[in-house]
Amino acid sequence: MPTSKKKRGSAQPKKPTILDVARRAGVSKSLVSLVIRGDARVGPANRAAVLAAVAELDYRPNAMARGLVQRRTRMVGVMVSDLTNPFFGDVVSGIQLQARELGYRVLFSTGDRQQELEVEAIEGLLELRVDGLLLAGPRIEFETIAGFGRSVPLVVLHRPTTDDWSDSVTNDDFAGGRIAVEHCASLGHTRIAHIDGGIGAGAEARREGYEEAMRHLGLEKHIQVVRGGYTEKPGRQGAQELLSKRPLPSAVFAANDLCAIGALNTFEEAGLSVPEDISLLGYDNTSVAALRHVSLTSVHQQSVRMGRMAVDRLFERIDKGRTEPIHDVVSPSLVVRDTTGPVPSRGN
Amino acid sequence: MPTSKKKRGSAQPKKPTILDVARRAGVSKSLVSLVIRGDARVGPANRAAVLAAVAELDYRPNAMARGLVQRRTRMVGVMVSDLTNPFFGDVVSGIQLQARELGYRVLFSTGDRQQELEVEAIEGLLELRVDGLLLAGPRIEFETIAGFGRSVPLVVLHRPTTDDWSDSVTNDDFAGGRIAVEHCASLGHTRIAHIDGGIGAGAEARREGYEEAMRHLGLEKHIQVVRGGYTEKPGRQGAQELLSKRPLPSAVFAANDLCAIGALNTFEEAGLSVPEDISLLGYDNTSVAALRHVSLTSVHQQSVRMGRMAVDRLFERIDKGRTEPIHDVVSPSLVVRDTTGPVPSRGN
DNA sequence: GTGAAAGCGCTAACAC
DNA sequence: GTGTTAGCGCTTTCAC
Repeated sequence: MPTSKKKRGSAQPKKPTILDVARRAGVSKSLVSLVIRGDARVGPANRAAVLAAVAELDYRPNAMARGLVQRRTRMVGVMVSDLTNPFFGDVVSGIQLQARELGYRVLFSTGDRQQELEVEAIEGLLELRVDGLLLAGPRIEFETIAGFGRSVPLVVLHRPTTDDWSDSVTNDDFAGGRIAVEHCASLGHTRIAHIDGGIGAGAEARREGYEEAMRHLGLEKHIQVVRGGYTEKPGRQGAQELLSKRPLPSAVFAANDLCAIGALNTFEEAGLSVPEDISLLGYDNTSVAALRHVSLTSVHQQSVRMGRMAVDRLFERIDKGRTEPIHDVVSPSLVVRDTTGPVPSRGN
Repeated sequence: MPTSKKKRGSAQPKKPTILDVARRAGVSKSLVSLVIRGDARVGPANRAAVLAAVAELDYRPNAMARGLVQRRTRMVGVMVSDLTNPFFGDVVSGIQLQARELGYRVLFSTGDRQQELEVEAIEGLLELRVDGLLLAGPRIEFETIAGFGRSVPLVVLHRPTTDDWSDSVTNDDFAGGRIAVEHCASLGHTRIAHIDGGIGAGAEARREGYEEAMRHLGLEKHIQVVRGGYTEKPGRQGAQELLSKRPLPSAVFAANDLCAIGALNTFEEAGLSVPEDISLLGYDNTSVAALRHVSLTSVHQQSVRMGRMAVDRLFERIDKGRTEPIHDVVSPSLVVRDTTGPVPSRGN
């Protein structure tokens, strides 16, 4: 038989190397290397021969070997906390676009909303020696994040870091919480409740913004926060809890759109009309909020733009050697749709 | 001299190597290597010393160096055609879960629905020498796919391959199209139109299933297919086109849920009630279809399960050396909700 | 312009 | 049990 037995069944079936190409083209290794990297000082004849050999052998450079010697990979690693949340779809698009423009490849990894898996995912990226790391909505401890920042250029999205080792690009969640409350208040609401985002990125700030605004408006005695989360299910649970108490709030600010959707369903199943009986707001202004049938009033974040900004900041660290941390805060805005309305005339 | 100036500013700030750890622990390189890989035949004293040094130096093994020598990476690469479609969120979860169970890391990459970028994304994964490749809903040519299959274990999700080089795990889209039509027919509809999925994965089969079912039911003269796509916008355009012609269909089968949502909005903006004036079906049964306010009748695919299956198949190729292609086809089912109803009594 | 040689960080024989 | 040695596939001086 032509090729004798491969050593182990699990190893890759030997791919062509630069040496194979060199032999086939009748030149030396380094010549091939130069051609592949597009170096100008190679004769056209040699170049053509090399390219032909590359095509014939279906040669593909080994990024590991290259990365090893160059000590850089031109890859940025991105850990996304939740790939099922449409919100991150936009962020990811922004990241992808900008990275491409700057000549970097993007490797995504996800922790499926579990802290332990997030760390694992990040470790994997780091072992691959990505040139920079982006964490989109991480749920892990700040301390752990700072640790990663010490060993690689790091930018955190959606959570404001304060250590000396990372940049952050965040939405002004505090302001967002305030905006939500103020909108309700302007419609006459006073009993404004909040279903929070649990340990989700930015959840704490949204809650604080809510509380601060309530106090500022003299509504401190109406402050009511129930535990929720960034997906539909905790939204339902939070809504359920609100429904179990009297008096009912006349407006509810949910931690994000998915959470709001959960609450919306729960309210309607309980026979409440939105917004006639109860007003509802979400956060993120995702595509589901915009659905005609949902038409959820929501606090908008510029997610695509934030993705691009994060890559820019990372690039500054990687290629320009910046080390002083920068924390960008992007202002949110309100998109009023059909789930918020005036306070119902008669109490409940 | 020990460490003179670093060569280039852009290179990584020198991370500790296995040799640094060895020196610090006062042992040899290979000892460290053994400890890190959890080999049993290392003395407890040495083991402790090594682990201490690892912690102190914040050492992290270099996956590139390891991959280079082992000729395998224990990583599977996944190219997802569209990270913003909630449908893929479920698939990705399944992939992640199963890969973890089998001891593989997952690297995601996306082409943002553009063929050229998809190829780029895949090339990147291949250069990293992933042990196996998963393509979720690729939009690239079959020929190109077969080419990739020749150089790496490959499983394609959502598109039925026929070459000798790849497995595929697909939903029976043909049957799905048929189911959709039969459901409409059982409600009395005859003028059933289809907004297709363009070049999206499985779109062709859904269309053919639709056509075949129509013919089978003797409705061939009512076959009406307009061009759409797998996102909201083409759904709107397709609906618009349908609205511009007479007679109007009484039922519309959209290529997927997002497409259906686009159509839904367009119909309602045109003053049509769904399902009173016109029935509507989607495909994929994503979370948005289940939203109470949308409540879209949709053809269900077992996306999480399909993700797991794909990883299993890939594993068989990588670790068990299977080479004969296997093509799994998973049966879809119908989830009836509130966007389909009886045919309106008077014609339009 | 082109080739030879060294070495990136690691594992895998093989000695001891 | 532990240390030594030889590469994995590539880039990069440095000669020619």
